[in-house]
Amino acid sequence: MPSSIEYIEKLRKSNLRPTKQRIKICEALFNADKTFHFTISDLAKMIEVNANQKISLATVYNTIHAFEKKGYLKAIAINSSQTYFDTNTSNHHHFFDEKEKELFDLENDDLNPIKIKKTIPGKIIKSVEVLVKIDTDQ
Amino acid sequence: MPSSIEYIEKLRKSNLRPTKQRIKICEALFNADKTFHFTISDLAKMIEVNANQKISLATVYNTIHAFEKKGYLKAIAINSSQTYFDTNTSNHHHFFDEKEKELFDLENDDLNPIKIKKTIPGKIIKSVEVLVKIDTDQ
DNA sequence: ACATTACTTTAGAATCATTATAAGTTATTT
DNA sequence: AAATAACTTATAATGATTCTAAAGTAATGT
Repeated sequence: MPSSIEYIEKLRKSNLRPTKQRIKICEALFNADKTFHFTISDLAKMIEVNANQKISLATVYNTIHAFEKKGYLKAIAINSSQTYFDTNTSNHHHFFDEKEKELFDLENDDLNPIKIKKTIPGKIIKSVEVLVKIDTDQ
Repeated sequence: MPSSIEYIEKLRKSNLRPTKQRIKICEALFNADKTFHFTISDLAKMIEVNANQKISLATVYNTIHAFEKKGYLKAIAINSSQTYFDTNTSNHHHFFDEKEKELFDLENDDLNPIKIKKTIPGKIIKSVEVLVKIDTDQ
């Protein structure tokens, strides 16, 4: 579990000033022993419960977007009213349970490698995301 | 190009009353010679321009959701402020140009078949969607 | 054909996630 | 220790979507 000093360094290296709020958000995101999925409101609640300090929603949004831009988080493409983020930035895919609104990782071993044969002139591929929607078996 | 009589039959078979509005929406969606992608506001504008009649936004939403439920349309999972729909309901995937907010079909021949090896107890796979995000080459 | 019922449409209000604003605060630079 | 630039904040604004409830229309039974 990284210490707050490491987060301060990480933020400085990224040209993000190490504020109390950003350090708290780093702790909430990166101290967990497993990576996880979250929405902005999930995260805001987590922080409000675990820390004394309340962080403004606007700051949570700003910070999460800054972290996403730096590649410390990934947004997951789902048709949902809220945006989901993932602290697992490795190349992997997802199951989404639409009933429970829950996400599960699909490791790269869990499906065959995807090869895109089609190209679009003047365009390069930035990412390939697979979303497997699941439902209760009956 | 199907006639409005065929749409009336199709709607009746689906337990949807064939109203003027629904028939107009069918025409807008299914008379095109190629399948296409659209947002609700795209579609509302299309109809307002091509037909004399203006259809209330609420009706467009209701109808599109009804058609999606019946399987006549597919929603596409993208992280975007608007939901995208596709009149191509066959099994296929998408390119998404985030700069232009444009979608392109990726036919099944354009990538190797996807095999999901992992299972989740008590759950079955409803759909597998691949989204390839692209950007301008430089 | 007419009445009854059930379903649809509609405009406008409500909701909710997200983004913008602009005033006050804090970190960094000089 | 100023001065500057970046950051946080509460609140307002935005915009897609959903809700509401009244008026309209299609289907059904007589």
